Amino acid sequence: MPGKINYERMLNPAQLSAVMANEGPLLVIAGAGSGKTRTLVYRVARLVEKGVSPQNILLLTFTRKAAGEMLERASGLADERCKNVSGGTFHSLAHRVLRAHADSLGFSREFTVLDRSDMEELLQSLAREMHVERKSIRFPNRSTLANILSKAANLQKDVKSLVKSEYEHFLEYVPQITTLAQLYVNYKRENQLMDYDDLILFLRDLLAQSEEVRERLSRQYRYIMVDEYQDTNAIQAEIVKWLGHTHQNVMVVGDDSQSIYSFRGANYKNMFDFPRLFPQVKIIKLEENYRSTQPILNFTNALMDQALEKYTKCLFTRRGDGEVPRVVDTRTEPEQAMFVCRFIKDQLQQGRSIRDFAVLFRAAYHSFELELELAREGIPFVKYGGFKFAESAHIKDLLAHLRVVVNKGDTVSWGRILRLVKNIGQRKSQAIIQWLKQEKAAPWEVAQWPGAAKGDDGLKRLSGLLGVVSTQGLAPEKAVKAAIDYYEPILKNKFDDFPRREKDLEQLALIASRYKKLRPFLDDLILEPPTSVADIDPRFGADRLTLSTVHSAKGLEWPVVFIIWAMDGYFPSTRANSSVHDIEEERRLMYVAATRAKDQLIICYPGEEVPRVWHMAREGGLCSFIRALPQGVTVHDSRGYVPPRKEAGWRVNAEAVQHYYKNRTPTGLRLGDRVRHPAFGDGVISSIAGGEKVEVLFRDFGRKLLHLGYTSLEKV
DNA sequence: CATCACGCTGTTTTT
DNA sequence: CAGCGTGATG
Repeated sequence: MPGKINYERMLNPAQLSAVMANEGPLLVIAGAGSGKTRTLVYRVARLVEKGVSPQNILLLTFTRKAAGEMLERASGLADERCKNVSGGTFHSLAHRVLRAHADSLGFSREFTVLDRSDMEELLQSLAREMHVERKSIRFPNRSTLANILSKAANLQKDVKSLVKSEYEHFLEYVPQITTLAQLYVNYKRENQLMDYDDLILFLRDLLAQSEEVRERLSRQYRYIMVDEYQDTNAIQAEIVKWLGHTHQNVMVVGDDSQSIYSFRGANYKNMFDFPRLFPQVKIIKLEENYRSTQPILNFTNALMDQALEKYTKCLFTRRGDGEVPRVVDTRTEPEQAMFVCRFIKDQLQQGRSIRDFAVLFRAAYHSFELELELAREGIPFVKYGGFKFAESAHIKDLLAHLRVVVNKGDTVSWGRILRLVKNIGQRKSQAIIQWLKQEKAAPWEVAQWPGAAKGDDGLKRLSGLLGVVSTQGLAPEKAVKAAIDYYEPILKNKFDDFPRREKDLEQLALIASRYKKLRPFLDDLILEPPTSVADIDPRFGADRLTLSTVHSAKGLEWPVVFIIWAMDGYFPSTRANSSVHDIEEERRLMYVAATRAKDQLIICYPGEEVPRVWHMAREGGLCSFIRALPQGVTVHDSRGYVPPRKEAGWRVNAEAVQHYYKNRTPTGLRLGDRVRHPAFGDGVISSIAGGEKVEVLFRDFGRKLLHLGYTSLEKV
């Protein structure tokens, strides 16, 4: 039985006042590593200790993982009941509320949640129906369309003004995009679909218009805490306002210099608007850093000194001396990968644990080269961020079969599974969907579609599966397994790397086994997707190096942090479509990354690397703030860690791309060359495209398109 | 009509 | 690396 907590001993005065001030609004401005989580944890513990029922506490965080960890810690301090605190993301809260109240917005409670790729797919098919005429440039592709509509929704702007301010090069398509946006909204309403943005928007609308819902939530959540408040947008702020409007017991915690979500409408200025929403607010600043050594803080302080918008915080620590951060120009990307590997191996030999390290980067693909090198060197790693398990094509394919059973109006999933049936493409799938709707047919009756060709049993097989899945009481695990049986032959036909994908399907069955019902399983995969294999299979967590995007590394810390800063960063305004020539945000990104380090910080960048596609980046923003070296770092080259370079041109760079453009690769491979690949074995080069892609006909694996991976091809 | 091969293009980050 | 459009093929 945990004893009474000694708050005075465990917290500094600022933290203590945040923990003890339990009635009324509270804004905590907390620098990196200043014990923000600690403060939240102690506050939860204290509320529970004081007798507040855990169900009356709401903890909004950015990821479910963060919420879970906090509640776990709070339970350790006070008691087990802390685990019953409601925690989660804005989206999961919205989802929970809307499942209960969507009808008062004219929606069915059985609505389906669209994830990002569903949204894009829908937009694309609507755009196709519009037959947009091609003008001087191409119509934006589906992911750009989704970006535009999503950001317009989050900023509550109309399409026109958003495109004007951030996508100027698409100005000529404004009428078409506006029409598309309207079609999209209508379609979602007709088919009971909501995307991520709708969840937030509708929750806001619901709170704004329904006194009853407002009262109910306000009564249920008597104490509200919001983490990472600098990453919320205006709509989310409004939600917070409504949730707290009767009792005012709202505590928000954030750090303006860690705001890195402007792409979804977040603005750190929201933090300073908080006092306007809650005039009686008490403001507390946490400036003492408990994480990093002073040399690391000297660097991060100097970094933020360059910022145009000056902030008031300045972090200090009592962790006096330590190693000065290093900045290393590794010249090229492969050398960078070698440098990181050798450096880590070196330190492992000196007795450090592999778990002490993390490598951080801006975009998921920036670590590809490193991943190859790690694999060659036999260093195990887990990667967070970027590519999502639940969004890979084979997982989406499989889940779509279950989704149509849960919501037979989910036309996006219908289209997906129908097109997987042999001899059914765009045209027929749409016809079948029409027919299903008209006849009000049950999912498994799809085989009765009159247009089916005789002797073609594809639809029959599909309807067989849907019948099985629809069986009352079928557990998610069994449903997934039935779907795997059905889908396996399709998988083998569709993908040439099916062994890997087959394993993913097994993982999916493993996840499914944790659920009793189909719908929560499917909803969770969209709203709380596993972020890496480590989440699915606990064996993966231990004794591995962490690779992570900066965004996914928020709130975490490691003794040794590498930052690999690619040269294709934000470029200056010379380019019309540069929607984010926001060096300021890139600087904050670097700040977030650097403040993850406890003892040692190593920043590397491939100084000679010319960006492959965006040739202008080099002179631009990119490493301008690395180049204008802030005080308090030492500059190295990678000597001692990287073997002498191979001959010039062994690796793609801009000149090489131009020079070798069509007929051979920069590694000197030509059409018809016999090659050996470490994983796929022997093969022959069957085509070379764009100077960057190589197609190989492998003896054992058939045709494969290799991109980055082709540098590991060996001529034989 | 569906499917395949080919060449071209491209900011990214998450719920 | 993946998606898209295109033109040829089944």
